[in-house]
Amino acid sequence: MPDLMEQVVNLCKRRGFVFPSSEIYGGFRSTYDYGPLGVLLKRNVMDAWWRAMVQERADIVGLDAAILMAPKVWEASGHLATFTDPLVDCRNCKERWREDQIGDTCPKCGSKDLTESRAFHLMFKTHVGPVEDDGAVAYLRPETAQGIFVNFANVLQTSRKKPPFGIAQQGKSFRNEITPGNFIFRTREFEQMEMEYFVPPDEGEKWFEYWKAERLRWYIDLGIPAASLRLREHDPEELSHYSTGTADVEFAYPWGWGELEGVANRTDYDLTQHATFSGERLEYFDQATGERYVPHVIEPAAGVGRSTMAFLLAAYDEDEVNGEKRTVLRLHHRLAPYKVAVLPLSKKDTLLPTARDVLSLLQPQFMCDYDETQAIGRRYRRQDEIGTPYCVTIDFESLDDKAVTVRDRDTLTQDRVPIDELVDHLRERLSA
RNA sequence: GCGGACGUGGCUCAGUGGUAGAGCAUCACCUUGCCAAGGUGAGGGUCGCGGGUUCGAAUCCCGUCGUCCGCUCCA
Repeated sequence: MPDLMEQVVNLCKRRGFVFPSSEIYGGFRSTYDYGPLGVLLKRNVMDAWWRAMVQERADIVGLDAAILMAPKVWEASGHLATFTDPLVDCRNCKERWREDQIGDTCPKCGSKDLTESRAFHLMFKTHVGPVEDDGAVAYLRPETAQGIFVNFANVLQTSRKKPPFGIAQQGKSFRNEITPGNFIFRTREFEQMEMEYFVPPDEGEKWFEYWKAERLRWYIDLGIPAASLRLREHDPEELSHYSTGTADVEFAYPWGWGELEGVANRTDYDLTQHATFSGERLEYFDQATGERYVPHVIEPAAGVGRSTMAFLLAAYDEDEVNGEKRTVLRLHHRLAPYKVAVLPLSKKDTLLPTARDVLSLLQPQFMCDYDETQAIGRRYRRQDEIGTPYCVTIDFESLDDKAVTVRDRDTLTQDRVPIDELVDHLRERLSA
């Protein structure tokens, strides 16, 4: 197969999955827009995550916090310090310091073997209100997680959950990445799916192991081959400022292994910081044992764009049917933008009313496409290319036998199905 | 951020100083009627953007934006 990345990027543009942003103005670096098919795919990815995280579990609840937050949040979280200052790393003890505070000597070990100072401005800064003074500075959140931590007490009280329990959230985050690139893999505006799982302090390791396995399995369940996935533990020196242990779920992208999501042991760092900075008590009181504690946190944090791209790359396939090349997106049924395409065999007037009736029958149940142009084989190809699992064809016999042909994207089999059994038939096959 | 390459219709590309082409794609009609690329016709580009040189620029020069590759960096 020629360059897979090129093929997929090309397909994204050609069929309306992903467009470069602001394209008529020459584009804007690191930003992409999701087209008619892309928005369906992306939502399906997010819905599948929400389903696994929230719907199918009793121990996790959802949240949708604001992107703009009190600036104090970022002081407490440590992002302001580590994301915006001139930093130097000590090559000897691996500690990171603000250059303007320490001069040329590492306070911890006394070494002068420091890296060059680098200015980090990874948070987007903006101003709230019409006057641009320091008092009105705000930041676009660089992760959705802090919205969860600051709502810990609210959710604990209103949901009546007790550890171990989790809060899940999806939404946009913003980072002034030094080097964005690889299509939608690393962008400055990106969508996250994060869940903070609050556990008793002595159960951190146990749940860390649990979530690593759980998250890896999620990608496999949605059709990514296990051989294209791996878990990679971070080395101590590459850990984030909040983490004592992190493992990445990585995917074999065409350019090499790349992170899909990180599972991090954030310990009690965030809740403790917010408790200190806000003066609020962010603890859990266990009635059974009479113990009061600050829960530890295990965080699986996934990127929507990069996982959407991984699903596309893993699904892309080319094969031959009767000597002709066929491009197929073998997307998991749950992820496919359209579940069903309704195709009258002929555009001859007699078939169209029935075809539209069938479409109306299916639309409330499934995301459907409809196409009455050109040869039927050509229309199958078009649906294959965007991953539609089933094509429903209305032919001249349909008028007599009140049945249609259901064509399967992967097996290429065709089944005759009575129209009044069609919804159940498709529902069953799509959930299989 | 540094070095290199590139930027012509939706896609792939040709055109290298004289006022834009092809194939595929799209749309209409015909044909076909269960696995695409038969027929006829149509729409679509001030050649990324801005400036300069020139009688004249897609073609030369400068700037800028964007893309790709390498280095660096990075959830």
